[in-house]
Amino acid sequence: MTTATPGDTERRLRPRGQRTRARLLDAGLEVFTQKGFHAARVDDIVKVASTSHGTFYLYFTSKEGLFEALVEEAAGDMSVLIDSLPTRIRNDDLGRAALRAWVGQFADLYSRSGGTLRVWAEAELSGDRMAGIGDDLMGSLAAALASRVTIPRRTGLDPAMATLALIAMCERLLYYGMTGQLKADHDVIVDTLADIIADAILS
Amino acid sequence: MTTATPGDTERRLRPRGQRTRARLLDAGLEVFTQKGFHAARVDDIVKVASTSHGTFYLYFTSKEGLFEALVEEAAGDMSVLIDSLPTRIRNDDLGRAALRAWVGQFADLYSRSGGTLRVWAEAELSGDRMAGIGDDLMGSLAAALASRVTIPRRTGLDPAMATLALIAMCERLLYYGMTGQLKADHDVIVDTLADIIADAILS
Amino acid sequence: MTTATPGDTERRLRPRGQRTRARLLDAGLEVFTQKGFHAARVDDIVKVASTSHGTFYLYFTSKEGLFEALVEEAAGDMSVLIDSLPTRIRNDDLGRAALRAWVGQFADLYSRSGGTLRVWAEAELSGDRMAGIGDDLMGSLAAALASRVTIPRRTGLDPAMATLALIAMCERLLYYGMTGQLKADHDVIVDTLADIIADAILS
Amino acid sequence: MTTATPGDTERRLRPRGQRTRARLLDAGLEVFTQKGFHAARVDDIVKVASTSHGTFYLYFTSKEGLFEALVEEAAGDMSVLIDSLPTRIRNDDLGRAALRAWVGQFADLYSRSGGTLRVWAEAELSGDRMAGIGDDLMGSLAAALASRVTIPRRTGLDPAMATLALIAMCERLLYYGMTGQLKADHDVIVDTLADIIADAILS
DNA sequence: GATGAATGAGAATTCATTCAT
DNA sequence: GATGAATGAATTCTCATTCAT
Repeated sequence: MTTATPGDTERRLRPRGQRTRARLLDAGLEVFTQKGFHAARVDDIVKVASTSHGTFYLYFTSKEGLFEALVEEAAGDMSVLIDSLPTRIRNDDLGRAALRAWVGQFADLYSRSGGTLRVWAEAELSGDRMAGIGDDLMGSLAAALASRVTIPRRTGLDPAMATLALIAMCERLLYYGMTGQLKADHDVIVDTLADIIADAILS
Repeated sequence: MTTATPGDTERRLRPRGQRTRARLLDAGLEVFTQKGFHAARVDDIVKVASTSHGTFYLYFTSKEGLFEALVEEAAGDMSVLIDSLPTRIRNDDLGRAALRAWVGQFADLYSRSGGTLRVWAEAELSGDRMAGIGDDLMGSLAAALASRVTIPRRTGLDPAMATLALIAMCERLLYYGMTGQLKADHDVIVDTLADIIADAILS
Repeated sequence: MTTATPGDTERRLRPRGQRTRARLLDAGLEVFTQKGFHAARVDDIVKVASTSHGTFYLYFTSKEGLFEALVEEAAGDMSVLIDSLPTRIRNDDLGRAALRAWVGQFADLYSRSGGTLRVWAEAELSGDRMAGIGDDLMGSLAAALASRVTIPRRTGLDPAMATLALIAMCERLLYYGMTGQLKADHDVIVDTLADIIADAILS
Repeated sequence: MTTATPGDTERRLRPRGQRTRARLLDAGLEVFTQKGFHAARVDDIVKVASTSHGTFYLYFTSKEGLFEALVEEAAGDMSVLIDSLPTRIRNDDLGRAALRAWVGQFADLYSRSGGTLRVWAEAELSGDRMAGIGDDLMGSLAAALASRVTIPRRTGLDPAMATLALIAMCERLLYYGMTGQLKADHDVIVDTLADIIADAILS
């Protein structure tokens, strides 16, 4: 997302400015992820980016402004994820491998953007609701997944809800992995998730 | 802190005091759930409880103090949930029914305590006395569940991780239901969750 | 000072009420002496007197009201001290003995009222200035003393100032003794003070 | 305390910052001296320094923090005073002149730091890091003085106590002079004090 | 481009005093 | 007479944002 970001400064930046802006974005991601939106202090971000308050407001209009830029990045990642879903996932070795690969990609993107998404969910609670930027990312993901598979008739499950549940599961387990609450090998996590999903929705 | 701990569980309270304290707890739950810990204002809580700032500090040492009391309640709910797990869940109609009932109970308790747990996860009140109260509630739940079932050998899944994934799924989907992001019948949600779980871990 | 105290409740008190009021006065003296006027909490006083907030305001109109009652007691003590000064202190064994006895009495009264006087001086700083109740107690003491002795012509000392200096000395040293900053036998302190005074002002 | 200690002696300050900090110190001295620690409002200090609340906390962590800085200054003054005592004070014209000069210096330093010392004594900020900074300044002064003179055998006075009494006298009389309770020429006050001291401890 | 300094609205907390039982 | 509960004005402190250099 290097395109001109609304809400921030539009001006063309020279290389030095580019670097400063990037440092602030990285710092923001780090601090927001660690503390959440409200507890994060501009002071913390600025310190991590080793720059000054004044400089911060040279690149972003507000704390929220910086956060929005991060959310856009994350939303971009998520739409990449939707686009990369195989059009049709069959219940055979190939389908399962594709599913597994996709969950792997989910994990990769999540390690970059997951923190932002989480913080964003929290901030939303407070009513700040960043105008629909990516309002129901997990929902969209679930819907996309649902459209690619044939869900077994078993119990007359609602396909939309089942996929939402599974996406929710992925999100949350990856989150545990990211925060260190779940100490486990990345591949094992991905395997487990892919296996449960396959078992649940591939007929 | 010169005054004798006005604290939480201190002092025998008269009926009137009891009621006020309860009103504050309810109000706290409501406001924290809606706004998160940092965005919640003591002012909001006090308004919802229709009492005054001064009164608030008569019953709780601080905003954090009230929150701690809520966390303790929630942790209690969760341990009830662990205790109510059937000792052995078989892959037959009875086992599935028991599992379904238990997920139902999860949903019920979650509708009461889920908000607190979520806020607590967000709040990064780390290190303080609160850490540890119920540090890894979901983890304990997952471990308990894992010990009650025989997980199929299929993919050589790590049982602990699989159950954690499934518990995470429950938590998150119930959360969507609670906040209204997922508009669906309570029973359908519970059915879906129980079904996925059964499918994944009952051999 | 058991006479009806202005600022407080005038009513005739039954024995039980008398006792409660006395307990509050004692508690007030203790807490004010220890913490000073502003840092003293009504809560502390009430706790020491083992009674309740409500009761406090049954006997005194305000925190300041209780303090005023204490100041009146102390002012009474000081005027006793003035009255007990020998009319004429000669530079002979008798005069010195009388002076020594008087300093002893100063010390005794100070152990009772000194704390109040000190707190009163502090509170005065803050502009609360309890309308001239005993505005310049030490000054009056000094003036009285000056009028009883013949100060040696030595250096052309200002008698008023010299006696004020000596009274100030007494007050401060007794204070050190009272707070425990000066650990010494009561009699030794009194001896030292009497000796320095005699030496300075008895011609 | 999430922000990196804005603290006192931290950060190299630019000239402008230096000036602001100095203004706050001056204002603090003024307000504390006038009202005492507890009655002094940060608001008052800030107003006198003609700056804002926010700025105050840029230079000091708290009201107490500013006060500590003042106490350190005052303690410094007092140790200067100890160091400047003549090594040996004889009972001759030279000795008396030296003593008189020293009392004069006492008076000068007291006019700067006396208020702080007094407030500090009042404040009962006991136990905290401040205790000890200059815990017994007057005591040290007295001990130093005692070691420089030969006290007459007269009454078998305890030299340490006698000098403490005299230092206490100085402190208190200078205080009266400072607050205007004693309206008198500075030199006369110093003369009187020096004379009483000489008379009491020079054999 | 960058930065240290300044600001002030807003938040948490305290505590003297009043009220209802 | 006594007391627990309630109150809200006053106070300290925080922090996103703006300003001057």
